[in-house]
Amino acid sequence: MDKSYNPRAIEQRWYQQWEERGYFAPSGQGESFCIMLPPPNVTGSLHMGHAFQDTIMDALTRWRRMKGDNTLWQPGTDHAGIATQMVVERKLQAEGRSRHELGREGFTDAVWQWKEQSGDAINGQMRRLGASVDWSSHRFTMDEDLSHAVRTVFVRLFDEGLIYRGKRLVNWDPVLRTALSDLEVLSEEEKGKLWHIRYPLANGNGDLVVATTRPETMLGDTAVAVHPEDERYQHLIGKELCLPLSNRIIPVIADEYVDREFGSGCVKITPAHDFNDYDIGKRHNLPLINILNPDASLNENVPEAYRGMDRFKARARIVADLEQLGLLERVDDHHLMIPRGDRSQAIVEPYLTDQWYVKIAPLAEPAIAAVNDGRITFVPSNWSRTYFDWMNRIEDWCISRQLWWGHRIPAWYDEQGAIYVGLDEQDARQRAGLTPEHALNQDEDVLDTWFSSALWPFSTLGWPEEGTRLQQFYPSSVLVTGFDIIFFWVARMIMLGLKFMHDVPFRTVYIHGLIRDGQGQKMSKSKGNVLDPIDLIDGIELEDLVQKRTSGLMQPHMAPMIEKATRTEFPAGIPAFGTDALRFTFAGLATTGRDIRFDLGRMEGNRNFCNKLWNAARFVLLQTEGQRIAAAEQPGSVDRWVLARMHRMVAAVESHFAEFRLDLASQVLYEFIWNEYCDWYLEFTKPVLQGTDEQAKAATRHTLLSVLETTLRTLHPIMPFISEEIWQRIRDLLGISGDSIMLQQFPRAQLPACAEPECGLDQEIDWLRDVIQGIRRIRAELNVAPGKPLQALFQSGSERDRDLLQRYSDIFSQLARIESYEWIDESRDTAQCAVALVGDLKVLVPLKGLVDVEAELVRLRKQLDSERSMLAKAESKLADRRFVKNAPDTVVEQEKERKVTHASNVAKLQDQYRQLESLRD
RNA sequence: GGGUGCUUAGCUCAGCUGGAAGAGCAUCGCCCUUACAAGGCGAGGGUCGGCGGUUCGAGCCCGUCAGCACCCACCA
Repeated sequence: MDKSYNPRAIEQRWYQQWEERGYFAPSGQGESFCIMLPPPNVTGSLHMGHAFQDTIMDALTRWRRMKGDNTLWQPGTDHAGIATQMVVERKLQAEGRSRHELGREGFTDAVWQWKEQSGDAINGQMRRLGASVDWSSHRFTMDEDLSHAVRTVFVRLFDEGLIYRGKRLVNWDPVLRTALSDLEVLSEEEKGKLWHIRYPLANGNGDLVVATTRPETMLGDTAVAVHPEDERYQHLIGKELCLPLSNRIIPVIADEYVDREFGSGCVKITPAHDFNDYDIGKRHNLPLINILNPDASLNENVPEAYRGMDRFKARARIVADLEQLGLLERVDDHHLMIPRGDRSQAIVEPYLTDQWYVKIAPLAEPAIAAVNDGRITFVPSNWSRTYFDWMNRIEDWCISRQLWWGHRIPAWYDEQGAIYVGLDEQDARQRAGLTPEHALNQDEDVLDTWFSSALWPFSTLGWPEEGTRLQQFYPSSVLVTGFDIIFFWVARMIMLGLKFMHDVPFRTVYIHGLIRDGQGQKMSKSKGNVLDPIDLIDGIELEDLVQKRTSGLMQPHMAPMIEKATRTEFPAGIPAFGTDALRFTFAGLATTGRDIRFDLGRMEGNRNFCNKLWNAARFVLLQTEGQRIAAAEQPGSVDRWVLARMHRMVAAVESHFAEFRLDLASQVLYEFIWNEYCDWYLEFTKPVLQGTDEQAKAATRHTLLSVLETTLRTLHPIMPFISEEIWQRIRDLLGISGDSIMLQQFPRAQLPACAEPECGLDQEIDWLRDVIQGIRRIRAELNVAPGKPLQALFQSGSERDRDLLQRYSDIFSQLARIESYEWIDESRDTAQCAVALVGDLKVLVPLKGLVDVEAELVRLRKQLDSERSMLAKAESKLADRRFVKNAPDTVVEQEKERKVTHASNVAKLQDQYRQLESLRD
């Protein structure tokens, strides 16, 4: 074995073998366990968030697979309508072409090509991460069978009246020229102005002042509203105004919606370009005047002077014109929420169009109930509240998009505009009994990407066909995802899963935090702070990293800043850490529900951990290779001790896994492997293995191996590669048959009942460690070289101390570097010694000629202070009658023991101090 | 305007049903001791955001304030 762990040499080899041998596919036996991979968008490559998520899913999947479950981790990718169309359009643009040039078919062909390439990259990344997905069942949301599921759902919902086409205001992205759902619009506060405009009364008797943040929409005004109880305007309700610039006559209406306190208390009403005004317009039967073209330029419904102008150009012009007419009362600075499309960043306009909608209320109700009655649980549970909040206010879902890339809506129109819905044109005709001569044209639009995503838990399993996969793996077990798509995806899967499968799509929704950079910033390409998980695995030179982060930017002027920040943060680039270290780091960071600052320091610590484990394995192999290894009839006490510790660790890991606490599971593993197995047990074995007791040696060798082997299996779900590599090397020694650790059984903890002798073992070993550490501390604090052999004296111990010392004499001597020791009489002068206390036992090191008296006095003084303060604490507690009366007996008892111990320690230390002090001068 | 989460060692974070504050990294000593210098052995470092309350006892429960982060929302 190499002297240090080299992940590069082994990872890909094992993955390839696992995949080739079909280990990832469901075994067909045992209880079903299924995780649906949230299909990544085919737009690009996996980022840290994906890698984090994949680690969690893979750990859970491997764990359940090893427990004997029939395990399916369903992989796939999402066509990501808008996002992908944009990426490909941008690519075309760079080549000086446009999608219109290619035409619809040509363009979608181009997107398919892109999808192949990008999808491959994503799958390659997942392999590098060790993801044990069942590749044979990989799906893409636009595969034919999934598309069929989409059409089937559409038709059925349409037939039930749950999908309808309607003309109403939608969020319109004028750059992409498509409708968006409410979720795809993000509002942010921006600086703007509040224009106060005078609207003259039609009868010439004065005017009304309206305040608006959008003066250009006044061209579409069809009323001005005031509050019905506003005394200032009572007399004007029902009167008419002359709308400036357009010179139309519009009424003054009264509506409760108006806030008297805001602005002038008069609101211009533009039903076709504002969601509130739309509602008011409906209440008052106002006409709708659409003044925008699809690109948000003004259309033929406005005065000629403004036609064809973009809305914001028109705004400037209108404001200027109003000013000239003396109708601009004043302009205030004003902060307002600006809605933007989440992909294009374009300012979204409320726009009157025909779109397809899903009627949500009938679907939402059972979906709320499913979480309410516990058929679905959120982990952590507080996310269910977020879910309820949204579900209770949810509105109909606009599902049509004016794009080319996606599932084309399975609806056809005839020349009269009648709608025919069907799985395909033939089906639509058949359902309506149309003759072949009846001309039909298919709807040009495609469906919202999330429509197909919502079906993912059953469409990937073969629905609408009934089949064993569907039966076995629906509902899936756990959904692992980020909070950012609870609304987009989780809620919709629940609604449609319940609707079409009559059962929830998953039992548990595990919500994880967001991976941020070291400064707590969200990672994004535009900020130039993204890390490619593969770069953490393989490492990357600084120059390459800079190059990667600064190329292909939407805002190239950011490049120098990004470069500088990158050079500061990673002056030496990023070293190769390997997949297991990355996964272990993710697991350790997977605490419930909070965002995660990615810390390279932790990454490094975990790489070191891999190396530690690697070297422990080297040691074990060195001791066992070529030996006959058999289970010992009489394992020694340190063997039994480490086995007990190991079982405790296994039990803890198991329960942490069950509660999705991978952070705690990884911590328990880390501590056992490093702090128990390596730091103590391996050291304990050395004197035995160097000794002559063949039986003890055999027992030790076996324990070394079997503890390592069991630990590797416990570790495997989180660190699949190193565990496999080492396991393969020790498998034969233990006579284990089996081709891979990933097919072995996950360890089952055997916890000793407390009546068994193992319970006393812990105390014995604690004693042993205390004695060794006492001497080590004396060495370190008094600057005695670690390797220098010392003599030790023992004084005033109990029978048990004598017994233990005798039994662990070899270990003690070697680990504490003691060449000889003896028991001395109580009355013996120990002035020339440094002391360590272990219970009643005084461990003494003669320091004549080794160190100066003053240094030891300082050391004693420090110990005394600490012992005294602890004694005082215990005494004061026990002196408090209320404490003794109210606290549970065990707590009071504990306090009494502490008092005794510390009192005894103080006495001993004082005595030692006095003796030593007498040596002064 | 509603809602959620966070505030613990210099940094990144654990801390289970309230019973003497933990890890990794960083820092300071001493060591190349034949598994590992990506290491070993030791050490230092915290009035657990502020205030108030409940309790024999609070990092943990309650109230309140402050700061940070995020989500949702139609005040023109």
